[in-house]
Amino acid sequence: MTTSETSLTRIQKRNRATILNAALDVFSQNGFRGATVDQIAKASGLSKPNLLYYFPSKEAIFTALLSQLLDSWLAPLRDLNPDGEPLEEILKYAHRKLEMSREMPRESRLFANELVQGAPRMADQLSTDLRGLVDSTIVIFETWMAEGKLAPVHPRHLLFSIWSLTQHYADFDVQVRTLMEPEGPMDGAWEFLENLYRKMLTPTP
Amino acid sequence: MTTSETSLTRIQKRNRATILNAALDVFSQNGFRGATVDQIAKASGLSKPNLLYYFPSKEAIFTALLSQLLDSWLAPLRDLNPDGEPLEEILKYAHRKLEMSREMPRESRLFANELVQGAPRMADQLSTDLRGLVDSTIVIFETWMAEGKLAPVHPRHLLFSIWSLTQHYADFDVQVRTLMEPEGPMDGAWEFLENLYRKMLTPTP
DNA sequence: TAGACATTTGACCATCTGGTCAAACTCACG
DNA sequence: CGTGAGTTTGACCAGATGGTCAAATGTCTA
Repeated sequence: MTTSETSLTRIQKRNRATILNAALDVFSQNGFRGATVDQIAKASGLSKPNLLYYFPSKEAIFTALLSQLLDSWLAPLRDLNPDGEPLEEILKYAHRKLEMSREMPRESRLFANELVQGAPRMADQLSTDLRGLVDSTIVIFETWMAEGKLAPVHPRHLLFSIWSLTQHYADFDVQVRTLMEPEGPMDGAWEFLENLYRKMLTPTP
Repeated sequence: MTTSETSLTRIQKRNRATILNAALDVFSQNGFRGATVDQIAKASGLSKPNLLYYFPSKEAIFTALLSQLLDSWLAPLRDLNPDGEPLEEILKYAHRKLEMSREMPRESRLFANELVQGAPRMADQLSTDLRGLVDSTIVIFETWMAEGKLAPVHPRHLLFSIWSLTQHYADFDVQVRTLMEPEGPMDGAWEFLENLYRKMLTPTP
């Protein structure tokens, strides 16, 4: 976050929030380059100069969004409990990620857009914040496997698999929707994933 | 394809191919909106007006690319053999998709870009070509499961899982690369996937 | 090799887009 | 209610971008 939440007027708080919400709509649907300041202004009900009174540039809006959202995006991973029952912890994590695809598809697509294009505005956060969090998660996975509480698999690919299998439903929503009809796009998705991870990760004594 | 391959001069063939290849570079890295005609022109070594002599518009280049590539992109799915050994057929398919992520990452990202943004230029092909192909694949899966040769799982989600688990390595390459270092991004990926699908799909008698 | 046709290009245009600025308006508060 | 700070806006600008066009150049074949 760039500006400290305190020392903002009532109107500033309201408008900054409105703008970021509108920007999430627009950026997640069009990517950074595809979005225009006018679109964001219209979506937030402000004039363009007014919008630029709250954020110095389009890029500033975008990076403010990214860093604001990355935290909440990674929260479920931080909540992984090293002392919990391994398989259940992983299932809980996967389940939460799947729910996030259902309830925060804009956030998912925002990151997807950015990553597909090589993360030109996020490379830093990837190699510091994310990398650190992932590394400590991997340690947990490896401990669980070493203790025989989880079938041994490549821990990093395990993490990738959870991300890809869950975010797929948000990022490729059009495709999923088209191919699932007349079923709802996520009908049966959780049953599928739970079964998958139980079979893959239940240790064989 | 819009223009029939025949009745094109030598130069037309060469230049159209050059342009499409350059366009694949540029579009897959920047998305439709993020790519400029100048970039594509420079990347193909042609002047902008010359480029527009071969394709009437930026959009025409893009859609030509899409329809040209969709076929080869879906080829592995068409090659699924209903009379083969079910689990091996699926593993073969997943393996081929994973190889495509390694060797055709530009194509993968081109489609990813388009899909994340709601497939505004591909919705038709999704609901006709793709939907048809997928529906017939589902029938094969269901037959295999009914015959007890494959553990019963939701067949559409099974297909999604193969797509997401394999294309993830191309689409989110930056992230995967960052998090796999110092290992190569796809080291161990196939072992992981093979184990996953064997455990999930081997029927339990 | 001349003429017909294909290819290439420099100059140009209209529109879009991110961003600026001075002036006008609103609001909180002494 | 007056004043200074905070907020909003219409008008504007420079550069980028998709696309056009007439003229120049190259290629092929009768």
